[in-house]
Amino acid sequence: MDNQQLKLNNQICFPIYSVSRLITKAYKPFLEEMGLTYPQYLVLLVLWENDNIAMNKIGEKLLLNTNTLSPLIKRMEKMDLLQRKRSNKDERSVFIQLTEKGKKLKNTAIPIPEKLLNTLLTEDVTLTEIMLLKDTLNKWSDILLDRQNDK
Amino acid sequence: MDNQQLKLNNQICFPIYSVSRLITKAYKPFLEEMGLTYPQYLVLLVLWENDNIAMNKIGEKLLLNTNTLSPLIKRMEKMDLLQRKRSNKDERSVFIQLTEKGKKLKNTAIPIPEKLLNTLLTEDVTLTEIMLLKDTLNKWSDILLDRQNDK
DNA sequence: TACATTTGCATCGTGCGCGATTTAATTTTG
DNA sequence: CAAAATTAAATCGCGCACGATGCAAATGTA
Repeated sequence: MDNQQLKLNNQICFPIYSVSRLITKAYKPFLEEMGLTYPQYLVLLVLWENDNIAMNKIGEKLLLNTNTLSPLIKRMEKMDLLQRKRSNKDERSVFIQLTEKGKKLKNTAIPIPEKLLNTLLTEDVTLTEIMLLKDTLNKWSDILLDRQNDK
Repeated sequence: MDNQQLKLNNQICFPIYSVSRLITKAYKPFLEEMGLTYPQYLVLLVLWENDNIAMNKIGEKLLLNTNTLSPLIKRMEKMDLLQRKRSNKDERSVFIQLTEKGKKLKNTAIPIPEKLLNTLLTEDVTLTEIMLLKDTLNKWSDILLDRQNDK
C-alpha cells in the first residue's frame, strides 16, 4: 500500500499549479518595466481588445469576481491607466475606459508574447506543442466552467 | 494592425492561469471536508510521501520559498496536523513531522485524486490526454526552472 | 584561528483570489 | 403598481505568493 495516486508527481493538479506560477514569474521582468502585475496586464489585454466595457464583462473574460477585480481596477485607476464611470442607463454597472497612458502602454506590450515564447522554445518544446497545450487547456477550461456552473 | 498576438485567447499564459484556478476550485469541496486549503493539501502530499523532512526540502518539492511556507506550516501546526522541530545537527533547519491526526488524514485523502479525475473525464477528455498534458507540463516546469535558475 | 560567505528560517509589506455579506439599482412576477 | 427576485459593485476577512530584509548558524577561506 504505497498509494501511488497520492504521490505529488502522479497528480495532474501540481504541474498546472507550478507551471502557472513559473510562467507568471517568467513574465515578471517584462511587466516590471511597465510597472504592472500579471493580473493587471490581463485586464489591459482585455481593454486593448475591447475598450469601454463594463467591469463584470472583464470579470467574465478573466474568470474573476468583483471582489478581486474591484480593488485591482481601483489600483489601476490610481496608476492613471484607466477610468471608472458609472453607466447612465444602469446605475449599477461601472464602465472601464483606458486613459491615454493605458492606450500607449499597448505599444510597449506588443513584443512581450514573442519574447516569452522564445523563453519557452527549445529543441524539446516546439511551437506545435505549445499550440496543442493551449488548445487542450482551453477545452479543459470550458469543461470545468460548465461543471462548476451546473452546481 | 489588430495585434493578434495580444489577444487574450491567443496567449498561452491565460489558459494556464485560469485552468490552474479552476482546478483549485474543483478540489475545494473535497478539501473543505478535511478543513484544508489547496497549498496545505500539497504540503501533506509531500509529508505522506516523506515524513520528517526539513522545511527547505518541502519548499524544493513544491517550489515555494520559506516566506510562503513558514506561516503556512505554522498554521498547520496550530491545526495539529504536524510538528516543527529544530534539528540538533544544524540549528538552522526545522524538521517537519506529521502528527497522528496528520497521518490519519491520508486515508480520507486517498479517494480524492480519482474523484477529481472523474470530474474531468468526458467523451472529449480522455485519460490519455490528461497523461499527455501532465507530461508536457512537467517538461515545461523543468525548462522554466532551469531558465530561472541560470539568471 | 579570524573573517567573509553561504544557508535556513522568519518577518514585513503588497497584491491578488475568493467565500460571505451588504447595498443599491433593475427586472420579474403576481 | 407593489413585492419579490435578480444583478452589479463594494467591502471584509483570510490565506496564499513573493520581493526585500534581517538574523543566526554553519561553512569556506586566507
